[in-house]
Amino acid sequence: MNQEFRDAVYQIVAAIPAGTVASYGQVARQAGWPRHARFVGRLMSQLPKGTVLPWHRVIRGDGGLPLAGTPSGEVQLRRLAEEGVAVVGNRVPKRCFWAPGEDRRS
DNA sequence: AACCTGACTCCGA
DNA sequence: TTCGGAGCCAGGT
Repeated sequence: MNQEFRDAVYQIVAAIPAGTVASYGQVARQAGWPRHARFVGRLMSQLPKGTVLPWHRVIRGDGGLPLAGTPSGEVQLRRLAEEGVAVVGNRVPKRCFWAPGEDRRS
């Protein structure tokens, strides 16, 4: 992968305000790579455990937690709740989604 | 080079 | 609203 993409994703993720979340596709698009949602996911999976990035704010497009059922998922859930994100049944209301001036579907 | 896999997304039933 | 299948891009085997 290009360093630019990695850096871009880092920037985007780091720019997600506390109390809000963003989907992989959202991050990918903001990074300038519209169809690279999976790539973002892969990047997240490759993040060092000591990363400073708020990766817990990055979730699926439908608000579901991809790591639900895993230790990391528990941590993610805990951190989100800690930041004020309402997680219901491993699901986050779309209202909590980060909106950098974009809109999904009509 | 071909095939498989994935922290995804969208469309249709 | 929930479930299932196809589409997508890149990397790994």
